[in-house]
Amino acid sequence: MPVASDETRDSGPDRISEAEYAVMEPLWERSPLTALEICEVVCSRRDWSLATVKTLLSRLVAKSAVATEPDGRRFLYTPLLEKDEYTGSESRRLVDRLFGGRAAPLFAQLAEAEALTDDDLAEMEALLKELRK
Amino acid sequence: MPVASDETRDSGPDRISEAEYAVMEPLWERSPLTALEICEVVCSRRDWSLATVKTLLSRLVAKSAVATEPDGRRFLYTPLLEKDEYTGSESRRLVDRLFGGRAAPLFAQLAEAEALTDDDLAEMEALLKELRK
DNA sequence: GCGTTCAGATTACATCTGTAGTCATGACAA
DNA sequence: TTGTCATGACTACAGATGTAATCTGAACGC
Repeated sequence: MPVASDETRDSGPDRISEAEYAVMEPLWERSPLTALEICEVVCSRRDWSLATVKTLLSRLVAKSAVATEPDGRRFLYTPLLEKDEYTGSESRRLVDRLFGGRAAPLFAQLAEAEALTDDDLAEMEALLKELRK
Repeated sequence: MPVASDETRDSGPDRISEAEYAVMEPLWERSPLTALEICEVVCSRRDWSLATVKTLLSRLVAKSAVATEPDGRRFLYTPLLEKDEYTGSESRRLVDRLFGGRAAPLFAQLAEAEALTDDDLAEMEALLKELRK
């Protein structure tokens, strides 16, 4: 049960994959959770078996994205990677990769795709006002 | 020298990977281009060999993301997938996956990460005004 | 005609991902 | 004490991806 985090090379935090992200979600909602509890949330959604969740959890532990704490003969899992950290870095990656680091074109893109709701517009307007101050 | 594009099944547009994207970029700048011309742009940047570019090109052809046109004994490559199509769908994927489809939290996120330049703010403000009309 | 060359086609191969199955071990019931 | 069961650890395996090297055939120089 030692996990003694990683080794070898720590060049840049490991990215977490889409399947792994699905496992993080319930943990961000509430933690700690057992593997079974996580499965209860995601297994139906994604039609996964418990084994799959366990594999993903151990990969996440290997990547130091979640921590384990023994609880009797099982583990309780807690996220180490914060949700904001993740969404933030993924968002920045996208903006950098696709829009040369500029957020405005992304916004234009979403607008064109009609992916902006009225609520979005209102919120963003408020946010802009705030930032402009 | 036939490549006779496609194949078998066209269920849902294949995603293009990050390396493949790097090959699309020069094509979106200017097209058609030969494999060598593309390599001249990307090989130094990413420290790739020409062979790598060729592999990526054939995968892109297989995915119907680029078209080929014979030019003597070589090919000229032209993008079939438009840049906007790509950036648009990737942006929407991100927003859906990470922010439940809402764009506002994405911008809040970027703002918090100080990933918004003054220019971005100005442009977005203008765009908002436009959309609000 | 014949070898050299350059292009695409084919093959290679290690990792990463998605998705599990099996193994081993400790806790618990009888 | 022994068989059962729940759990994490280990193993599996196909497909995608990154990154090439090699094969093959046509074009070009002589």
